[in-house]
Amino acid sequence: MEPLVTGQLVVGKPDRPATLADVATASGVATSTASRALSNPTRVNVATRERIERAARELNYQPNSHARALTSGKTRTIAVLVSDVTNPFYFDIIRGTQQQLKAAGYTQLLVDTEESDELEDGMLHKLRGSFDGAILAASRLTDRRLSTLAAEMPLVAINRQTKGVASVFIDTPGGIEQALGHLVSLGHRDIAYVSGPETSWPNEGRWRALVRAGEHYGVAVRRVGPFSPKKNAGAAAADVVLNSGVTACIAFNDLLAIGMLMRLRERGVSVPDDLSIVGCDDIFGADFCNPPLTTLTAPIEQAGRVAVSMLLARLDSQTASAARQTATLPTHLTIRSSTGPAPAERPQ
Amino acid sequence: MEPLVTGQLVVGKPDRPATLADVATASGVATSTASRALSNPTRVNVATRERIERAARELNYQPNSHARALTSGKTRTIAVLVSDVTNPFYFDIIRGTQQQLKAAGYTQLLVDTEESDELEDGMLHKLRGSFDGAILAASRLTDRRLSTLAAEMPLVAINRQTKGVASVFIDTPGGIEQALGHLVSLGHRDIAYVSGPETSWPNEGRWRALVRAGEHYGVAVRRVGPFSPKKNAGAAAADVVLNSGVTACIAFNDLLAIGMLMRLRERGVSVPDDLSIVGCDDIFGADFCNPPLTTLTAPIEQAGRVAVSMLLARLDSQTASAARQTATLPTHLTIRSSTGPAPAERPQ
DNA sequence: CAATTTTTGGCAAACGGTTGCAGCAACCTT
DNA sequence: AAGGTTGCTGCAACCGTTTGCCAAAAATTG
Repeated sequence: MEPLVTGQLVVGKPDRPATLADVATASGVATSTASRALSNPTRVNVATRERIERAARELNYQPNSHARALTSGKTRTIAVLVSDVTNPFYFDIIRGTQQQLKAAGYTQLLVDTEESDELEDGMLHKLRGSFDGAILAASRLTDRRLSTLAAEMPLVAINRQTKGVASVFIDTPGGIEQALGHLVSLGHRDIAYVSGPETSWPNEGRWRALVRAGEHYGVAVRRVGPFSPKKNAGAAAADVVLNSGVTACIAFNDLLAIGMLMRLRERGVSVPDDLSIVGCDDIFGADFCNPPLTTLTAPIEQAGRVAVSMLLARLDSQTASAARQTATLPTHLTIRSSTGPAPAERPQ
Repeated sequence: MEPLVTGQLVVGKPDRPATLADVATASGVATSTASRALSNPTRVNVATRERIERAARELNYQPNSHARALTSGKTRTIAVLVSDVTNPFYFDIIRGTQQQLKAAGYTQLLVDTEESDELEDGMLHKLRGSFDGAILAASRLTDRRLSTLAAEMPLVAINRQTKGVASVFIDTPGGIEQALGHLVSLGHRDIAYVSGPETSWPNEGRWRALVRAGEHYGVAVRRVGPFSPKKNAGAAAADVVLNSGVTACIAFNDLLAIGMLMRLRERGVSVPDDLSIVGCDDIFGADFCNPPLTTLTAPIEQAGRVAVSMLLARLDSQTASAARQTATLPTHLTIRSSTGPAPAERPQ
């Protein structure tokens, strides 16, 4: 009895947060019982459990996640690595992961790898133990390194297909043919691909898909770049594309495309009258830029959600075996105003 | 000697990550010495220290952050709470915090409070112990609650001034006068404030500043709304503003302003010929929307960085006393193309 | 009603570090 | 050369949980 009363006597602010031991003494049981009552409810008598739960509530008990992690090895935290927090594309990913993680009662550790494979690798190791698994949005790691890491810890990669590592793939390449078809139907015959960074996995995929589609439609495609996937790299890209004499281009991503739009406006080039532009991703802003961008809409946020689901599924031993290794998310072409009929043959 | 050799004999993959004990035996010292060598270098002989450091390196030792947190109470993690991960404004905050935290070797815990004070409060408590301090970007808490919390844990609030809680304040109200002056100089005499959510602290500040500025310039200001600070609330806002007969408006934030822009274009209303619009914040997209938005540019990213610096300063007992309680960041008006001369008096 | 099984709850040992205290050299004093 | 410092290292307790193992109590069985 006495301990229970003690617990209630401490009416002054309990400055130090209540521990499991406090809950235990307050309800007159051992800490082991209290622990079980709260986390493994079936292992303890319903009456005692209720008593303990009440005490916990009254003391405003919050389990110490570090102590818990130390013994159980589970942190209920997921690391999300993005290569550049600056890029709106990742915001959508983060939104998706955040949503899904919160719903599952997990916590999100956000890490910016600054497009550096070393930093990515380093962080993953330094933080190992701080998270149960990681989501790699746009990994810069080599296939080899990625496989090794995937063997060491639960990973899900986004937009990166490597043997042995779970991934969710946004099928932009699959949409490229549709995009090219759109341009061809508008009369374009000479089309450029505005390349993103060469270390970017999706960049290569998009280019290859475009080459294939070009063969299919029998039109010429060429590649310019590489450019950094940022808005301000769009100026250089615009100039190069303009100089190349093509009538239309597909940009690695919307950021680049929007940058081009701004530069072209500055130079007095009309989009789409003089040049048609197709972006990729459909990020925030693609709908209200000037002109609104025709783009390959990607379910970015959904990709984040799916990645979390896959990761969580494989963390749970119950569902681990059934967990999917790969998910492919389709894209679709969203036609807005940055594409139009090819300009009439210009007189020599 | 034997332990040392043992350490080297384990050539096969050390599946289990090396612990401090491993490092200690490998270098023939007690764990306490190893601990000191790695974290409190001066407390141990330089020769032993080097031996230990080498062993740690060879074993690829990574301190377990949870074990460390358990005794030291320090987690080297900062929680960043935003009210809506969906809002580009917070992206910039997150960028700033991320940068600064990484530079200081801290880890960022990202939490979305979904504009709910309860969730905010709840998360802060649930995660207490998982972080050393928190940054509240746009807290929805009452002053009372916020003060209480600030007494319980190190906090820095962004855009929220409450007695007893450290804060970094983006002085948008201070820029409002400049914005109004700009509109007045263009001939506008009847101006609306497009209100954001009433629970938003900055929203009230902006409105009050506008009222004051209105008196100063002797022009009529009125308030419409409240509207949700989202792009798609802009349609409703645009209609209301249009209906109110004003010639110019200042919107709570750029998101709302951009939404209005889209709606007005749809309705065939010309900006700025028929209506001038000023936004607040200068978020991603404000420069390339159509027309580009005149807005009160806020150093959002910097706000994130400063908030981190302030928080870190007060975590360090060395600098805690000298740490600033408040920082004010100035804003400035960026004139683009959404503002222009007031339309000539329309014939009745 | 004794013997056996099932519940229920406690003891104590982890988990991987940090840190106060104490021991022990080796160095200075005088 | 004895006593006093100082510098370095080890011992062991502790942080707050979880969990394997065991014992007491209760329920079941023959």
